[in-house]
Amino acid sequence: MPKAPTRTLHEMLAASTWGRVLTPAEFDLVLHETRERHVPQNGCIARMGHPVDHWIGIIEGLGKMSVTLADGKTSTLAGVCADAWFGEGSLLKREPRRYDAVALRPTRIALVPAATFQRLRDTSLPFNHYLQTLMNARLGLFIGMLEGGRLLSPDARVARCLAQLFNPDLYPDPGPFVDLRQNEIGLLSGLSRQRVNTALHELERIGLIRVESRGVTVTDLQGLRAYACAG
DNA sequence: ACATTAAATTCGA
DNA sequence: TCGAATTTAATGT
Repeated sequence: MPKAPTRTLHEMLAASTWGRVLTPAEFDLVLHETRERHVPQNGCIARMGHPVDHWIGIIEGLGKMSVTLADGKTSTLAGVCADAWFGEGSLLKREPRRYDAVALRPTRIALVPAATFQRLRDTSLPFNHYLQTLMNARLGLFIGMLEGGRLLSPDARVARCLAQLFNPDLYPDPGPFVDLRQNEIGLLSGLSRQRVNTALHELERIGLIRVESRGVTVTDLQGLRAYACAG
């Protein structure tokens, strides 16, 4: 049963922002040291409290970062879609992982060993520049979340969730089409699927996006960002 | 929660 | 390998 051509680990690394800045020798070494793993839907990509021994990238699929409180309630911190990398914070601090990462659909992940990550930091200046950019972008993301906080309207939270996906430092060269189901947007923004549906149509009505089957196309990114802040 | 529609899968030729 | 039939998933209300 031959199925659609799936993206190889090699292709994913070669297209990544940081893979492109390595020398060929560095790249080959990293490629051989990096493992690939498949995670089923709702499977665990990484668990809070466990030792961090990889830097993780999404080859294809979708994940989310979330925290679970003692009483069992969870809060989603951020979505992680294809081409996104995460875990560098805990890796740098050599501390247990501070959040869960869960696959929202069947997902393939790339695992860069901590030792490889460390060697890149020790030997590659371009890699360090990339890391600074990445971490700065993440900081900006979380500051933005604090600004908006829980005060935003559901419509604005959906707008923010979509706009976040267009940060070129976190997600390299995205097209305007967002490959997320309405229920997945709900999982990322903490809203019901029904409410997301309503919000998407409101955003479409004011001309920021087009609602399509299996996703949305962003037609006015600036407007979407503005809406996400104004609420 | 339910009805409608679109997509994916199965199966027979 | 094709397409009709069936099942599954996404959407809109």
